[in-house]
Amino acid sequence: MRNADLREIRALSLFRDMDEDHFARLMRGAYHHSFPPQMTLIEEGRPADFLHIVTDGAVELFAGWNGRETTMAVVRPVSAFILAACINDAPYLMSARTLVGSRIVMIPGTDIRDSFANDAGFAQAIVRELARYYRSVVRHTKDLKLRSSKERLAAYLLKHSRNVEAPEFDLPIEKRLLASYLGMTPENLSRALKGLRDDGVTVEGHKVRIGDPARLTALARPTTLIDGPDRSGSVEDGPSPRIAAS
Amino acid sequence: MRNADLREIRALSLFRDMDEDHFARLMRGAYHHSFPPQMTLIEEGRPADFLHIVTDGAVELFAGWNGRETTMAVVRPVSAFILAACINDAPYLMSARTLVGSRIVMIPGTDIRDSFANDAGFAQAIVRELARYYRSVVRHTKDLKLRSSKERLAAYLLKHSRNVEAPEFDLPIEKRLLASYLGMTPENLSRALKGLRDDGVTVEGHKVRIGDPARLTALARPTTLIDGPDRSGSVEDGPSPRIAAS
DNA sequence: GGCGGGAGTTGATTCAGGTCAAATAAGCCG
DNA sequence: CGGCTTATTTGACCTGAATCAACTCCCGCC
Repeated sequence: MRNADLREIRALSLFRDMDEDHFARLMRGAYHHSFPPQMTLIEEGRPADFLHIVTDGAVELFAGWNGRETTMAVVRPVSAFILAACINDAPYLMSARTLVGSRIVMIPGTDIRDSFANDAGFAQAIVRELARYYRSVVRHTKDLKLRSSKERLAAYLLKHSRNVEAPEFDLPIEKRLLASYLGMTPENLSRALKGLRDDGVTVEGHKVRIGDPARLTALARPTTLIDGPDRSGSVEDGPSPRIAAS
Repeated sequence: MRNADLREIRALSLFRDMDEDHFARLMRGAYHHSFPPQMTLIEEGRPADFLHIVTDGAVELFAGWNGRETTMAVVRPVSAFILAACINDAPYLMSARTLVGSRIVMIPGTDIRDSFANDAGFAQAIVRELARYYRSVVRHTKDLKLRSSKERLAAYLLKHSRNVEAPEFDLPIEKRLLASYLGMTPENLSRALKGLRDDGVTVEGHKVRIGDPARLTALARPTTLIDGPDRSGSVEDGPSPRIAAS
């Protein structure tokens, strides 16, 4: 594994407080692979053999049932995913596929479980990480249960705008993916975007401009109890953690 | 605190592996109170001062936004709730209220955080607990995003039937609560229940009989990746953990 | 530059599920 | 037991969102 990669991974909150030896051992057992776009990395229901970390690219977490499919999250570098299944040595609840060409670190679950049993710093980091994930899913669920699709969309746009710190931005993901994440059909997303014109939102291709933030805010009524600030697990938002971590 | 209570709490997976001294110290700082029905214990948005454990009764976790409200889970004895907020020293994402008269142990968050920093066994138990919570919310979200309300209801009935190990049972919670948990209105739940008559389900008051499990299964298509087997965080199901833990 | 294919849009229509209002049914308490 | 309050059901109606189908656009590729 490249040293730069190692440094990046080491800088992750998950590994930052880990004992140096343990970290080195963990990395020795790890693989670092490149994958083409649209490559399935994980199938839900399979045993959780590896903890995965995206170091480059983007990964979609999704779930299916009875022929239907829904996007649960998009994971950007540098972050880990499916930690919970791995810790519990339980089957994955979500599938994962690359959205674009991506590099992924894979650490054997047994190694993770060993380290977490022997390294208090690591155990604590995992706790904090899991707590963040948990809260992030709770927020997503609240979003789904409490807001209409138009409100969810408005809240999403505001959040992204806040994260990139600009009233005008490119949508970071395909619209059909965003639709799936927000729990609606692509058709409905298209209409919802048009519906937001009355609230000062202009859309051209993937360019979005929030012309009247106050107005959109009145519609979305954002709150940290649903919309953040933690970012993990949510669909795509702003300055890569890489920047924060380096 | 009564010794019987202490023993019950100690038997929780969260505290089982904890150092004896640490546990004793934790319990010394804890309060054990009785609360009347419909008493709000926690308001979302407030700082997470205490870890709560229900030792008797039942507690609803719910969330609100913009005048709407939704049930996220019902917690039965003996289990802890809002662990994640507590660990992160972050605001509660959910409110909590007693459904019936309940006894609640409250442990100061600072004590929890101390113990978790100093007791490896405790830290590991927390990890496992959080991972379970996380997976449980992910399942709930998948349920919401992938199934129709009728399918969710069917799956819920099957799951509960499996948990109580009987084709006939009493609904463990009020229907309006169940409706809210399942993400529908009480009116719609009522109609959905009637709609399941075609699938062999008979309802009288809170008595439910699954006449044709095969048929209901064909509709609900239950899967462990959505419906269990872990129970934590879900709405009400079957033999109290107290039995398992004693 | 022309072609092929997927993404996105649009329109027409359907349907699940929500809303509103009123009628019952169940509890609960004095 | 009777009276009240709150849950549940029912009916009528409405609406948000899904579906189906056609069409356009964009983009990569030959």
